[in-house]
Amino acid sequence: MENTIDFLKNYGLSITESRKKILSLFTQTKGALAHADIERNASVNFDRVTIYRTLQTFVDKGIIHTIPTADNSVLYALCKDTCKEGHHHDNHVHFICDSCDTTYCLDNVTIPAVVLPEGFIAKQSDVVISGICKNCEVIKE
Amino acid sequence: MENTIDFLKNYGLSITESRKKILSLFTQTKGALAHADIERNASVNFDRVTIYRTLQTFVDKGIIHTIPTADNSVLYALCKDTCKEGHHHDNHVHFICDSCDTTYCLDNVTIPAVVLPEGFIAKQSDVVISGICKNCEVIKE
DNA sequence: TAAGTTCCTGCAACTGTGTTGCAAAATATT
DNA sequence: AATATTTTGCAACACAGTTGCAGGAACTTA
Ligand SMILES: [Mn+2]
Ligand SMILES: [Mn+2]
Ligand SMILES: [Zn+2]
Ligand SMILES: [Zn+2]
Repeated sequence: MENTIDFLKNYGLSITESRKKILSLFTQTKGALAHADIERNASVNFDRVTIYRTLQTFVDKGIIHTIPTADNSVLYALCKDTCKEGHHHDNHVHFICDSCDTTYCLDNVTIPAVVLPEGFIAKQSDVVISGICKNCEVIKE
Repeated sequence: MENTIDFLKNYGLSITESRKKILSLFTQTKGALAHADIERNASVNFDRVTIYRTLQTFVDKGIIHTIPTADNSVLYALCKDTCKEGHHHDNHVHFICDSCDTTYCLDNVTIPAVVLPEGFIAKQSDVVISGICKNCEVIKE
C-alpha cells in the first residue's frame, strides 16, 4: 500500500482511492485487464468515467500500455521501466490464450523485423499471437 | 457487373443490390474499407444493419477478412483465393499509413515465425505495422 | 410466367463502450 | 486551517454494433 503511494508520487500523480486501487489491481494480476475487469474487481464501486480517466492518465504517464486485440476490445497492462511520460517503448509480443482468455505481455519476446516492399517505411509494429498458454497446456496433459 | 453476379453465385449467395454494390466497392478499392466508408460511398443508401449483415456474410464465406487495428476500429479487405467458407488463410502483414490512413494488405509479406516461451502454442498471428506508405513517401520528395 | 417458398432488407428498439460539461468532493499547497 | 488545484460522480450525449420482426425481393418449381 505504501509502495503504491510512493509509486504514484514518483509519477507526479496525486493520491486518490481509484488510482491506488486500480494500480494495485494491475500489480496483482498476471495478464492484461480490460475496463470491465476493473469495474468488476475493484472492491470500491468507482464510476465508469473515473475508471476511463484513471486508465488514460496511466497510459499518458507511461505506467500502462494498451494492447490491440483481434476482437477489437481494449486491454491494458503494466509497462516496463523503459516507458516514460508520453513516450512508450513496448516492443514485445502479446499473446492471447484461446482457452482461458488471458492476455500476456511476453516481455522477452521482441517484435521481429519485417521486410516491407519498396517505399513503405515502418514506424511501429504490433504482433498479437493467439493460441494456448503455458497454464492451459499443462492442464490439458 | 456480370462478373460480380457470377462471383456471388459461385459462393452460393443470392444476388441482391447491397451485395453487388458492396462487393464492387471492395474490388474497386486498393486499401481496406471500414463500415463507415461503405455507408458513405455506396451510391444507394443501404440501411446500416444491411451493411453489417452483408459484411458478416462475406466474412463467413471467406470473401473478405477483418483487419485488427491499433485504434480498435474494424476494417475489411478482400481475401485471396485460398480462403474458404469458415476457414480463412490470411497470413500476410497489414500496413496502416499514418499520413493518408490507407490500410494495405501486403500479400507478399508473410507473417514471420516467432519463438515463444516454453509451453505457449501459437495458433494465429497478427502483424500490423504503421508508418508511411509508398504513395505518401513519393509525395514527400 | 406465376405461385409458393426462402431469404434478405429496413425499421425500431436496445445494448455496450467511450466522451464531455459541470458542480461537489477530495487532495495538495500555503 | 484556509485556499487553490485536481479529481470524482452524475447526467447527458455520441457512436458502433445487435436483435426481432414484418414486408419485400430473390430464388425454385412447375
Ligand atoms: Mn504488453
Ligand atoms: Mn489483409
Ligand atoms: Zn490459458
Ligand atoms: Zn499513405
